[in-house]
Amino acid sequence: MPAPRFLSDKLCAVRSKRERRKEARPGELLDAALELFVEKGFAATRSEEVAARAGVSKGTLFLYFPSKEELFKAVITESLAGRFTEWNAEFEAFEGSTPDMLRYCMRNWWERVGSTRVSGITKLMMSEGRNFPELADFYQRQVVQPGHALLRRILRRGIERGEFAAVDVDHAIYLILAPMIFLMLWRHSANTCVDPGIAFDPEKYLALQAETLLHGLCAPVPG
Amino acid sequence: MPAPRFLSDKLCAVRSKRERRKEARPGELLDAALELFVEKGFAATRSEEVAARAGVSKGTLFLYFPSKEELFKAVITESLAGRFTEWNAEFEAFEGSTPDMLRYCMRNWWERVGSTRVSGITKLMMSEGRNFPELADFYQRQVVQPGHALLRRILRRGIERGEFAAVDVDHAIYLILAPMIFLMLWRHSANTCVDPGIAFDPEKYLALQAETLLHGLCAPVPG
DNA sequence: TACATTACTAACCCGCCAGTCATTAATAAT
DNA sequence: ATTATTAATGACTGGCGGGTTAGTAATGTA
Repeated sequence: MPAPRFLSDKLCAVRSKRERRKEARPGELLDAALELFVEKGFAATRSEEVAARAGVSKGTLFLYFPSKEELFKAVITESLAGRFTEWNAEFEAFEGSTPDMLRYCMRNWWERVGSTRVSGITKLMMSEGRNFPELADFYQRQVVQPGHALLRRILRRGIERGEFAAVDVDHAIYLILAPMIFLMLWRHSANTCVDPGIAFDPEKYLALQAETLLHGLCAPVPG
Repeated sequence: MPAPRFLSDKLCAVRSKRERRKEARPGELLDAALELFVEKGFAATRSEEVAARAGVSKGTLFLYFPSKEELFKAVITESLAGRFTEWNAEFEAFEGSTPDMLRYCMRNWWERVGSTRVSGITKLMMSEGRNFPELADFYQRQVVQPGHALLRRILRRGIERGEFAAVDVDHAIYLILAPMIFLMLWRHSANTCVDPGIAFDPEKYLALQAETLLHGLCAPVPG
């Protein structure tokens, strides 16, 4: 057997096996949980595996989180729900035109959520929400509603400032969401919606959709 | 105990408990399986429940299908894979313009697949494909590839006849697919992508997307 | 050094479910 | 009517995984 290698801090042999690190555990467990839930889904992820990836035993996991569902809620809060105050503040502070705001919003969504692991949570909720009604409710309240509210405010700002036509706001938010949802599926769904080995540029796709959308929003709507 | 009620043929007390109906079983099992898989997902559906809904015991299910995975493959074959010969023939027989063909294709997809239970299978594969690689492969070969091939032929027909600009065909099929995929999620994903209580007309949405798409396809592409 | 506290672990419990098999009874054959 | 065939059953098994807990060892205190 080769001598122990120091590949990373986490694997460093200097750390004893039963080290006590009360403060660091929750964060490490949440990281591991996010990674595994996104990779395999909620039901298919074993809590023991989450614990192992965080470098603790299963018992320790249930010491910090009372159940698998509560663990997942904590992941949602940390990676999505808890960030809306910041995003809302950005909305308030934005000074440019509303079309620019929408472009900024979509591009930033891609950078901070869409292209990261976090987008896997949304895909996961769409996949498994029906089997876990309590989680679905939580997600609906903590993520869907604030998200939709933010989009609604952007659209209303555009209409109030005369930049957008007076579209049905509640309906129009899905024109913004649809391409985002497609991108999340494309990233997290094996090859069941996109043939492997075909080039696909998500940022170009998103930019194209944004311009098409703005073209439609800025033009007056018939009827 | 009240006297037995004759609520439906299936529950009719005239049918003895262990009736032997070798020919009818596979079809009834496939129907029940489609319904439950779409409702709860592949992993979360218990084979005993499928059997019960088909009016037989679990043992009987495994008499006709060697495993849960094979049962699901049979569902895929019956409800999607086996229908491509018919759809391809329709493509060959179509006489009108290619824009009309694309409209026809999208409207028919909605009527025959999108708005039916069958669309749940696609959503299911996007959700759980990663956890069942063999199923994902099967679906990829039997459904995704033929489906993409059909779309590719439509686009090429349009380009050859001078109706569409010479777009990158392999890329453009996702412009057609994205709204379809969004609609399938909208139908089969609880309320995790759409706020409940907001009107949303799928056919109008699809028609709008089709016209937008055709507008883009027919116009020459810059660069 | 002795003792108290508590973060952590490993082994355990229990319910669930895919798949099996010996048995039973509906039908066909003679 | 008797026997043979086989569709159908339901009790059973074995493995898996969420959650528990008795015990261990790291740390703090004196």
